Amino acid sequence: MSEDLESHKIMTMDPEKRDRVINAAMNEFTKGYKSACTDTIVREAGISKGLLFHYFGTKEGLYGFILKNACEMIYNEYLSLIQLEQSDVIEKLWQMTLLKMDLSYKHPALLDFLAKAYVELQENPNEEFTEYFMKTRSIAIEKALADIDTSLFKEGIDAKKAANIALWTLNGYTTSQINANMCMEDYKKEYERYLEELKEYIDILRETLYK
Amino acid sequence: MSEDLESHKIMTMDPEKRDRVINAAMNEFTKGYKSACTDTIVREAGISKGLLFHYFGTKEGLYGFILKNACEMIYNEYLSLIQLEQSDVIEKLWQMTLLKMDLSYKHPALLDFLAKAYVELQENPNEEFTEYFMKTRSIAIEKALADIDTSLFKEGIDAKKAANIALWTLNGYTTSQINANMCMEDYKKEYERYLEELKEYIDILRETLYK
Amino acid sequence: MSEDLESHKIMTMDPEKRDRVINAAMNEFTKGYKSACTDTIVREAGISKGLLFHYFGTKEGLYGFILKNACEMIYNEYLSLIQLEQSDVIEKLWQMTLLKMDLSYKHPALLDFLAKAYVELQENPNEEFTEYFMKTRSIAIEKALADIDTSLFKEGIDAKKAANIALWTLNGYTTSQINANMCMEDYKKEYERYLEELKEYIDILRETLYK
Amino acid sequence: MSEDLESHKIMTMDPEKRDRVINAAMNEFTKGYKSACTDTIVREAGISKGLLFHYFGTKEGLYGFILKNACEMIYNEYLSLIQLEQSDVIEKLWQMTLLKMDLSYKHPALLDFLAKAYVELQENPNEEFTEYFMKTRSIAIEKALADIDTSLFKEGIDAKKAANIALWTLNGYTTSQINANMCMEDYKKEYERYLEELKEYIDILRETLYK
DNA sequence: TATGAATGAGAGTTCATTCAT
DNA sequence: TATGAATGAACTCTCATTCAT
Repeated sequence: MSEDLESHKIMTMDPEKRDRVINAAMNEFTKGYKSACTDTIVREAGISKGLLFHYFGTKEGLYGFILKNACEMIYNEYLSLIQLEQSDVIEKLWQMTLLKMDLSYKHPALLDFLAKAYVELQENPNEEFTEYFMKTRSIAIEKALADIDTSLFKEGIDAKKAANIALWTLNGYTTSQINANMCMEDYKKEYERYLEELKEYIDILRETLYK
Repeated sequence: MSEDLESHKIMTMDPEKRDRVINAAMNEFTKGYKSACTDTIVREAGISKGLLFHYFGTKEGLYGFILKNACEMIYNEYLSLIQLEQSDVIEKLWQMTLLKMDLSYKHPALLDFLAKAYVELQENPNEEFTEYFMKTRSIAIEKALADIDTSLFKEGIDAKKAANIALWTLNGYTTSQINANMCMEDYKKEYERYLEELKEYIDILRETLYK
Repeated sequence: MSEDLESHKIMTMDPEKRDRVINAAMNEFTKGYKSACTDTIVREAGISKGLLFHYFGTKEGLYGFILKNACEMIYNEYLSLIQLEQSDVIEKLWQMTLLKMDLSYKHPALLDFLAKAYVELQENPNEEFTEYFMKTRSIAIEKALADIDTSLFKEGIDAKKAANIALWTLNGYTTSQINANMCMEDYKKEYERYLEELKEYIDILRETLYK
Repeated sequence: MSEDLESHKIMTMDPEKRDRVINAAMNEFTKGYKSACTDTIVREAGISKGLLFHYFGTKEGLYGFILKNACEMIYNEYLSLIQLEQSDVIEKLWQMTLLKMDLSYKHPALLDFLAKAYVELQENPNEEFTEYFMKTRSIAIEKALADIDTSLFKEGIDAKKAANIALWTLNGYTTSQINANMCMEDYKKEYERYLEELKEYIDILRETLYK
C-alpha cells in the first residue's frame, strides 16, 4: 500500500520541512481542491513556490500525494489498530470511536480533509485517487463488520442491519457534536461529557440490540 | 419567509427560462462556490453572460439567491408537509424519509447543494446567508423530534436518545445508498428494493426501541 | 453652421423630450466620453435604451450631436452677442465675462462639457468633431481681439500682448473661483462679491495697460 | 512625504523596468482613469498582466501609486527648486516658468497627467489621493506668492492682485502655446522663440505693474 | 416610434506553473 | 536543491448595441 509514497521525490526532502509542507497542504485542501491556494501552502510551510512545484509537479500532484498520505496515516494510526478478533461488534465500534477521537486530536485536519476529499472525488472523479481512497475507506467498514458474533443479537434481528444501526448511531452522534462545537478549545473541555454521553448511547444500543 | 425572493429582479424573467437558470446554477454550485463557473451556468441555462449578471449582479448574489430559493423549496416541498401531530416518532421519521426521497427525485441536486452549502457556510461565514440557511435547517430536526410520544419507548430508555438513534439510522442508510448508486438511472431502478430495505430497518427500530 | 443639426433625426422628436435627452447626455458626458454611461443618460432622460440608439446610432454619434449642439448653443447664446464694434478691448472682455457668467447660470454643464471635450479631442482626435469644435472656439478669441483700439494702450506696449494679458487675467480669475467654490449654491451667494472683485481686476488692468 | 512610496512593493522591481511601468502608466492615465486600459500599460511597459497586478493589486492601486509618484516628482524636480528668498515676484514667476518648461521637457506626460488627475479628483473624490494631491498643489501657489516685496509695485495697486495677474498671464501664455503645438518635436524647435516671447510678456508685466 | 431583455466583446483580476539564477 | 519574479489562461463583471415585440 505504500510503495507509491515511499518512492516519491519528496521523500528526499528534509523530514521536518516535509512535515510542514504536508500539514500546510492538508489544512489548505480541507477548503476543497479549487479553493485551496498554493500561495497559502508555501507561506504556511515556509518554502518557496518553486520548491513545491519541483517536488510535486502540479497542484493535482500535490493533492494526490496528500490524499494518499492521509490514507496512509489513517491506516497506520487507525485501521491497523482495530482489533479484528473482537467479535462483540458494539464493543468494537466503541473502541473504533475512541481511536478516531484520538486520531482527531493528533491530526485535527485529517478527518475533515478526507471527508471533503470523499465528496469531491464523487463530483470530480479521478480514477487513480478514487481507487486509492476507496480502498482505505471500505476497509474501515469491513473491519468493523468482519467476524462479528451474531449470537449476541436478539433473536429475529438481522445481525448485519443491527450492526449498521450501531455504526450509524455512533457516527451520527459524533457528527452532531462536531457541528455543534466547531472550536478545538471547546472540544477539549467537553471531551469528558462527550465520552459519557457516547457511552450512554452504547448502553442503549447494547440493551436494545443485544440479548 | 418569502418576500425577499418574490421581489427579486429575476421574478420578472420568463418562468421557463428562470427555472433553467436556477437549475443550472444549483447544479454548478453543488461543486462548491469557488469551483462553480459562471460560464458553465450560462451555457447550461442557455442564456448570455450579460443576462446572468443583469439579474444577479455578482456571482455571490446569484449564490445567495440560489441558497434562499433552495431553502424555500425545502420548506415548501418537505418541511411544511411533515405531520406535526404524528406522535409516533418512528412513523414520523419514516414519512419524512419518504418525503425526502420524493424531494430527491424531483430535485436531484437540491439536497446535495444544501449539504455543500452547509459545509461552506461554516468555513466561510456570511451572516445573511447563514441566518437564512440555519432557520430552515433547524426546523427539520425540531419538527422531527417535537411532541413525540415518549410512552411508546421501552421503560428505562431515554426517549430523546432513542429518537436520535432512529434518526441517525435512517440518515445513515440513505447516505450509504446514495454513495453506492451515484447514477440517477440506477436510483430509479433500485427504488423498490431501497424502500423495502429501509422498511426492514424501521421494523428493527420499532421492535428494539418500542415496547 | 447648423444644417447638420437641423437635419438630424432627433429633430423629429418631441421637443420637450429632446431637451431632456440633450441635458441628460451633456451632464453625463461632462464626466468624459468613456466614463459616461448610456444607462444613466436614458434613466435621466426618461426614455428607453432602444430609443436613444434609434436616434443616435452609437454612443459616438450621440457624443457628436451633443458636441455640435453645445457649439451651437455657445454660438447663439454667447458668441453672437459679443459686440464686435466695441473697440475698448478691456470693456469688451468685461462684457464677455458677464455674458459667460450668464451662460454658466443658464446652462450649468455647458462650459464644463466643452472644456472636457476640448481636452479629450486633443487626446483622441476625431477629425469631424475637432474641426467643428475648433471653429467655434477660435471664433471667441478672434472676436475678442478683433478691431481693437490700440491707441488706448500705453506707448511702447504691444497691444496684442496687452490684450492677451487682460484675457488671461479674466480667465485666470474665473477659473480660480470655480475651483474654490465647486457648489452651485455657493456660487449664487457669492455672485456679488465675485463681480466686485472681478471689477477690481478690470480696474487694475485699465490703470496699468491703458494710458 | 515619501515613506509611502519608498516602501511600496514595486521598489523591489528592477529600476529600469519600473521606470517603463511608471511611464507607460502615467501616459495611459493621462487619458483619464476610466479610459486608461491596463492592457495598453502592460504592452507599453513590456511586462505581463500578472506582474502588474502582482505589484499594484488593482487598477486603482496603480493609479494611486502613479499619482503619489507624480506628486513626488513635481516636488523634487520643481517645487523644491523654487527660490523662496526671491522677493521680486515677477522674477520668481519667470524662474518658475523656466523650471516648469524643464520639467515638461524631461517628463512630457507629468503635467498633463496631474492636470487630468486634478479634474478627476474633483469629480470622483478619493480622500487619500486628494489629500496627497492637494498638499502638493497648494504648495506651488503658496511658494509663488510667499514673502513677496510689495514695495516693487506701483502705488495704489493691490500687490496680491498684481501678482495674480502676472501668474495668470504666464500660465495663460504657456497653456496657449501647448495648445497650439501639440507635438513634442515642434515644441523643441520652437523653444527659443517661445522663451523670447515669454520674456516680452515678462517685460510688459514689469513695466506696467512695477514702479 | 418605443421598449427593455438579451447579447458578447472587452476589461480587470487571480493563480497554477515556469524558469533564470 | 532552492528561490520568487514573471507568465498567461481562465474567470468575473461591464456596457454599448441589437432586436423581437
